[in-house]
Amino acid sequence: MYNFKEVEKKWQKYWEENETFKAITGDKKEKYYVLVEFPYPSGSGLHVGHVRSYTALDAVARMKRMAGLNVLFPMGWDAFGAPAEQYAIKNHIHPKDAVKENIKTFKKQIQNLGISFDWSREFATTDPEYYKWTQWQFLQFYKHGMAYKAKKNINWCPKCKTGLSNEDAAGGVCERCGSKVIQKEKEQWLLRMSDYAEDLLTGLDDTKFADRVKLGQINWIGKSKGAEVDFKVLNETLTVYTTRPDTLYGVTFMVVAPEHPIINTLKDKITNMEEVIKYQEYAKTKTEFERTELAKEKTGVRLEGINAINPVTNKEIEIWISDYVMMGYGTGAIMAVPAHDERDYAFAQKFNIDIIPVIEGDISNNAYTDDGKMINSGILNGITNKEEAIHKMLDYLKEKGIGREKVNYRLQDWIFSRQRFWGEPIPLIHCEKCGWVPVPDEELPVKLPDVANYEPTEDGESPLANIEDWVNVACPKCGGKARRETDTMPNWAGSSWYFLRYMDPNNDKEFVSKEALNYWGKVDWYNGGMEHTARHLLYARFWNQFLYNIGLVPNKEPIDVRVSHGMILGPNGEKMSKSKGNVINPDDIVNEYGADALRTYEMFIGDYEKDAAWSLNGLKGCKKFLDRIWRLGEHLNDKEGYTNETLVHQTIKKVTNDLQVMKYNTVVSALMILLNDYETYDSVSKDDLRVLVHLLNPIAPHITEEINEINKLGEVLAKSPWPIYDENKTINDTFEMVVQVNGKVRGKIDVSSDISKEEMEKLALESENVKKYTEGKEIVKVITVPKKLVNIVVR
RNA sequence: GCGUGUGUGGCGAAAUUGGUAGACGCACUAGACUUAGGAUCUAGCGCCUUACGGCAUGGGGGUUCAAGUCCCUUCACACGCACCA
Repeated sequence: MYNFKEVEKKWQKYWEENETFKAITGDKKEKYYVLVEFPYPSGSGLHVGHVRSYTALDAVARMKRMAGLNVLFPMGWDAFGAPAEQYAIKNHIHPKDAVKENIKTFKKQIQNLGISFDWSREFATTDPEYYKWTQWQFLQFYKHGMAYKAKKNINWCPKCKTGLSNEDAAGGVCERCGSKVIQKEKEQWLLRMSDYAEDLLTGLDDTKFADRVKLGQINWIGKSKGAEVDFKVLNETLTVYTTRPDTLYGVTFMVVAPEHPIINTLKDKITNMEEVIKYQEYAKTKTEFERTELAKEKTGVRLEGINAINPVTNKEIEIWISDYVMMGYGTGAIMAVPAHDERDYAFAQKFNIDIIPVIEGDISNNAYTDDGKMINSGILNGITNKEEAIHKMLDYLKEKGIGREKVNYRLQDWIFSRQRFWGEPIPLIHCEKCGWVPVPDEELPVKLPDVANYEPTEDGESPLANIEDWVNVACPKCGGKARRETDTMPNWAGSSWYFLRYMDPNNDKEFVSKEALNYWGKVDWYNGGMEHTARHLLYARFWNQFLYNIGLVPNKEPIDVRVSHGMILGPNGEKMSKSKGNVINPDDIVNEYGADALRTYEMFIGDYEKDAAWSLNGLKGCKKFLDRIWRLGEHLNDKEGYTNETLVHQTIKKVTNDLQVMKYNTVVSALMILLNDYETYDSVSKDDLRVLVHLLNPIAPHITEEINEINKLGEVLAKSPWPIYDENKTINDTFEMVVQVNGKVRGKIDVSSDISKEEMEKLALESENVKKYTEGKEIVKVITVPKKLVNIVVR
């Protein structure tokens, strides 16, 4: 028996020393760029879920290389972010040291799996040589007017005095100390991503993303077509956004967001300002959680002393403020149609406001939202078609100059500031005279200082704000007194362009050379988790589209195919977590069963895109399969050619095709079928064994290389060509013809593959068992499917 | 609530255009070899039935010579978004 530990070490060393998987920029071979999301090197080490996607894409990369392509398959580290910072605060070390340790562990673990990454291109987003270019690109955004500062609400823990992500504020409670989270307004940098909403939508047509991925993007962008309608409020105009201008006659009140500027504009006319301000305060202390989860009960305050005019009925209607209207979407104001909108209905019910139906239907339970005949609607009365009613109303509004068609997107500008230490410093300097001034290119990167304290300040500024000799600088423009921006970039920044940097990772003159960009082009195949298909992918596409628009990259869309893998769940079918105690450590498996067994099992576990529960018995089965292949080398004969040529060609075909459509589980099963066949002979030829180890090599690279070597089958597999099948040789000489009577199987007959239709029918009708069912019956018709079956229909 | 996806043996799962449902693996059962075996090999293994045969792809209905696959309807679960006007 073989020693898998020695074998795996041996080949990992061989690959490293020979730079077997090094991608050459500019090589004459056709390029192929395979990318798997780089991990966040957390302290808990590699997860068996990583093993699944890395192995899957490794199999593709190895196969494509053998098929003669120049494959770029890189790996790096997404290492900025809160967990590393928290860890550093707790243990009083610098986050960069914590990150260094974790990367070392991760890298060792990945190398122990034999993944064919080109390690010469490795980098971390936290390397100053890398984040120099992240900062440089941020400045491109800034210089093109795509970055701006604005006040935004953030989740705020009053006790920890720190901003929290939505995840850390889940349930409306600070994850660290458990106190209630409130909303706090802070100046933040934003990128104008909403300008790109339409391009991000239409750009999807130039990609081959999986449908579910495209849908995730489309939903996140959230395009809706509707209209803006102007309402008069005294001398002011209050504009609303609506998708249903056809219901304008049913508008009985308006609602504006608590932060809506009209409140301030008309504060002298509003007679109950005290109450209004109280409500504004109340809305501010409400957390995201309360605004959504506990949203059943409507709250609000009427703006007393002012009314709006319904522009089609000319009737005076009330204006309310309520937090069910959000400032961030549309115009921050709505026209309320309580008869045909559930939220408006609930609000009108609670505050006793008129409800006027304009579409025929029963509104007695909540609100009637289906289609129907227009009533109480002046010019629209009698129309039964929604589209027609909307068009007619729009024409009317346009003619009067009080409304217009309007497209809205849910996608908002990207809040790009974090009040954190462990992120790329935003490379801007605020000068008392000159305002915001970019750090000159030659002074990049703006490095993070080496200090020992990472606690945020009392008022929630980044820990960097406390470091006086870092913050205080001379203005690059006038030389006067100035201060650095102390906010850092979000974790998403570094991961928005890392796939470009892999093309040219050591370039200190440019973020990537033109030559490398033109040679490697798009990522051909990008794999990642389902949780990243909305935001990360959108940020990366936005970033790249911007670079394209300013002429820095050759493709508007950076990624051709995007797929996402299912999770590996614990043996109990639940998500793996320390608290549940169902975590499987890949190191333990590699030590006890070997990397090849782990890889083969994770490919065999089931549909790649679906979640799958871990099973130790399943793993053992795969280990057994590998052991059997090893033993096959002890039963070699001197013959040439394939013992079962048809099956070999069928298997080459299946493995080649299935590997490229991510059907890894059937790749493994096809190879098991081939092995089962081999084992029915006393011995097999070298050709037989050679083709099997070639086909299995992408999934189990170590053992196959070793078998190849010790049985002297040929050159190193990684450098030898992928097997080619002959379609003609995949066809069996005979097939099992199924004979059915009225659709039920009544017999099976082995026949030659070139049998004629007539002969098939004749054989079927003569078969003894069939006669039992056809005797005394009238044969209505006979259906013959070549190479498959004959179905006799009797009455 | 909206969107998407998934329901097939004891378990993980297979199944071109509708054409033998359950490939392959696990578990299990019996046997062989063995001092022993969590090793290996042989055979069996959807459910009901002694058998002939019948019934089976979440439930109900339909189209068809033929449905896991197509159509209608209904239920359950998972994930994503969520007061988006």
